[in-house]
Amino acid sequence: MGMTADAETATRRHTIPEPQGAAPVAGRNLLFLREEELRLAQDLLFFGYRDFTGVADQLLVELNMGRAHHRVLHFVGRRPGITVGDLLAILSITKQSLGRVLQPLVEEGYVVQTPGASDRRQRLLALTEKGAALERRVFERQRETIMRAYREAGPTAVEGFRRVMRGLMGTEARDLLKLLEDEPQEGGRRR
Amino acid sequence: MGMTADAETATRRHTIPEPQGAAPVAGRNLLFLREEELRLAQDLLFFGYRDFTGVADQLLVELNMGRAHHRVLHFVGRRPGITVGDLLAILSITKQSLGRVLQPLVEEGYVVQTPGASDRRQRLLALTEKGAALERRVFERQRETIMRAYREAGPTAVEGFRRVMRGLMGTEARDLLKLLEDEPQEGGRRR
DNA sequence: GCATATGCGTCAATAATGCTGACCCATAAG
DNA sequence: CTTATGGGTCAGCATTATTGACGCATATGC
Repeated sequence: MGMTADAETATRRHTIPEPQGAAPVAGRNLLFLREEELRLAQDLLFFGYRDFTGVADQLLVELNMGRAHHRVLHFVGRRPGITVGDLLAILSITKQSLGRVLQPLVEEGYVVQTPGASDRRQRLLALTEKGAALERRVFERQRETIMRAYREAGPTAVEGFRRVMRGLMGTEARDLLKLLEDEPQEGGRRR
Repeated sequence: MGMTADAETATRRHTIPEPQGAAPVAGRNLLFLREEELRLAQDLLFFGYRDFTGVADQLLVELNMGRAHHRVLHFVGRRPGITVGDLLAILSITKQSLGRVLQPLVEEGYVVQTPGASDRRQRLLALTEKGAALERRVFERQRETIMRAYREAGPTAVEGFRRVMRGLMGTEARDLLKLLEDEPQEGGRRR
């Protein structure tokens, strides 16, 4: 479909080295950029993400919660003291959508809100012990999935996985990710 | 939370080799299996998948379609002649959920159904030219995202990415993925 | 100190995607 | 001829997301 005969041929064999015209890129060849390889990436992301989230979802429905609740627990646990606004930026959803899951989590004692010290309009979010325990239960499930995948693939593959996943993100997400990685616990960073 | 002081310390430094008790696993160390690394994987998958699908969603809403429509177009395009049952297995949704997106796609001429040759109860699915054109438009968007990520990361990283993503899948998904990879085009394989 | 901006909460209405349970039709297979 | 299977469809419901509009408390600039 709109491909030349040559491109069609290249799509079939995996072993033929085929340097892409003029491209002064480091390393071997660029076969991994062919259409078939890119479509495979779509499949991998679909099945991988589906099964990765699936194991957690199973447990969550038993607790009458959805994936959205877990995301809140995860990111609040990751950055205790996070503001509502920052959480919204991370989740990329609207205030209303967040409210619907956050409110029950607060009411049922999984999350606490405390007024910001410097800006008392803010509601800094943190997990209660109950919330942390729940988050951990869900995490244990995904942990096994990830550990199996990481262990089977090996350290080099894991590093590659990280690089590619980072590359799939927009610049915004990369910055947010940095915030999550830095400053392990103490909450309160400002843009 | 529930970690020993030693574990806490290990969570901080990246460079301390820490052989995991008795584990005769090949290769360096197992640092990449620490809790912090696994939580990072959660973040990577969340942001990566979000942005990967996001670029396509943008275009899809303009066409009054959702992600579910795209998934159907993608997998039907990947395996022309696929049966409804096989598609259901791939998507892991119910017949009713599929019907809601498949029906409009057929009515609006994106997908055609033809009775199976050997079993006339089956409705073999395939894209029309219109459907293939649409699928391609959406693909072009994701293609750029993936290509950028792959190119920046390099061939070794890409291979690692694939290994890890495969590892995240359950055995069922891995088998389905094999079906998609083998037999490039000719539809009609049986279990 | 007052006007305005910001952080957060909330109401109402709507859409997309998924689910279960129950049936139906056409065709395959014993 | 009976039963199983592939597929379609109806009704009802849950979750997660959206937009638009408003209200309240607190910061901030002049």
